[in-house]
Amino acid sequence: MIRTNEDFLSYAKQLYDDQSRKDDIVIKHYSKGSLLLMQGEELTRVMFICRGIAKVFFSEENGKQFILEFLGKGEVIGEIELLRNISCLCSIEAMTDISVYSFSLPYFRLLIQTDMQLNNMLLQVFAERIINTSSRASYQQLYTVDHSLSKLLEFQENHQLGITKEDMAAYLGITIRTLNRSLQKIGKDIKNIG
Amino acid sequence: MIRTNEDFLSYAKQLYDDQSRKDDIVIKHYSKGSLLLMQGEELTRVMFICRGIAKVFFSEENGKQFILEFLGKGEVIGEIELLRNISCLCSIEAMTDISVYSFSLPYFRLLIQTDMQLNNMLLQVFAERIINTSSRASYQQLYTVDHSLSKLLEFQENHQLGITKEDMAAYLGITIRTLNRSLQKIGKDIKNIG
DNA sequence: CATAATAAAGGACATTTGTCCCGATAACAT
DNA sequence: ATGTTATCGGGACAAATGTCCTTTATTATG
Repeated sequence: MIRTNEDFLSYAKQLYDDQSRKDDIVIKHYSKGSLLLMQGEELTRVMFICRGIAKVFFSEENGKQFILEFLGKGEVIGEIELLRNISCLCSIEAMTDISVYSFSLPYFRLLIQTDMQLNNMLLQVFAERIINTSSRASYQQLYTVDHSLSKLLEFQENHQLGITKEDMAAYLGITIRTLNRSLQKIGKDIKNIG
Repeated sequence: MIRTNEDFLSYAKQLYDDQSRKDDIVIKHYSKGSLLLMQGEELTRVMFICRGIAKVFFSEENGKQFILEFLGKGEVIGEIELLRNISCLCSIEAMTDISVYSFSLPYFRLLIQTDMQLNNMLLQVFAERIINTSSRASYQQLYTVDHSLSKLLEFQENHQLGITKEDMAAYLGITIRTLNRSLQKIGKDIKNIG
C-alpha cells in the first residue's frame, strides 16, 4: 500500500548529482502537515520523495475526503498532471517531515521525451499503480468494510505507521462512526495516534 | 468512460502493414460474448482493439463481479500484465464482435525497450487510466448511487451502448435490486437490452 | 485537586443497501 | 388456447452505514 521505489530514487539522485546548472533539480523540504500539491492548483514541479511519507487524497464537493494512497521513499509526484497537462488532480500532504528532489517542468518534460530509462521506469510505476488502484476499487466495492479494515490494520502494523482514525476512515471511504463499529467487531482497539 | 485512442490505432496499423514477417502482429477476431483475456491465466498476446467494444472486469472470490471500464477502438489490452510480468489481472469480454491487432509478447517487449513513440503513448494512456480509475473510486465511495447512476445513464445514451442491467450494477458495485430502486428514484425506466 | 474545555466513543434513530422470495409478464412448447 | 418455464420487478425484512447527539475520557488550566 505504501509505494516505494528504489530505482527511481537512485535515478533521481544521480541526475541531481550530475547536473551542471543546479536549478533543474533542487532538494526541498516539507514539514509534517504541509501540502506538496493542492488539488485544483497549477502544477509547478515534479517531485521524487527521498524521505518521509505522504498521503494522496481527493476532496470531493460534498466536503468528504478520499485517501487514494500513501506514498513513500522513491515515489514520484505530479507526473500525471504534467503528462496530461492538467491542474492537480488531488492534494498531497506530508504525514511526516519530507524531503524531495524537485524537478522543473521543462526539464522533466525533456527527460520524458529523450530518456528511455525514465520512460520504462514510469511505465513500471504506472502499471503497478493501476493494479493497486483498480484492485482496491473492486475490493472495497464488493467486500464488507471489516474485510478491508483488517487489511489496513495489518498493513499499519507492518509499517509502524501512525494513521489517524480520520485517515483510516477516509481511506476506506466510510465515516468514523462506522470505523469504530468495525473496530469493535473485529476486536481490535487501536489507539488513535494522530 | 469508453476509452478510445486514435494515435494508438494508426500506430498499430502502420506497424502491421510494415512488418516483413507477418507473424509479429496478426489480426484476430472475437465474437460477441467471448473472452479476450481470462483472469488468472497466463498472458499470450498484447492486443489493440480496432473494432468493437469490450468490458474489463474482476471476478472476486465471493462470486461478485466488478466492471472496471469499457474499452473501445484503439485501446490496448494486456500491456500491464506484460510490464509487470504477471498473469491476467482481470477478464476482458467482447460486448460486440471485436477485431484486434495482436502482438507477440517478445515483439511488444522489444518495442517497449526501443520505441520512444510507443513509450510516450503508453504513458499518456496510463496517465489517463489512472485519472479515471482513481476519480471513479473516490466518486463511488463518497457519493450516493443515484449520483453515479445518472452519469452512467447519460454516458450510455451518448454512446448508444446497450449495457445490460447486470453490467450496470457490476459497474456501480451494487446489486440489481438497488439498481432498480435507483432507477425508479431518478425516474428513468431503462429497458433491458441484454 | 477541581473544574472547564476538548476530543473520542458510542447510543438511538434514519437511510441505504442487500437478501430472499413471490407474483406479474413474457417467451415457448404442446 | 393452455399450460410450462424463464425472466424481471418489486415487497418485506435484515444488515450495514450515516447522522445526530449524549456520554465518557482526556487534556488543559487556575
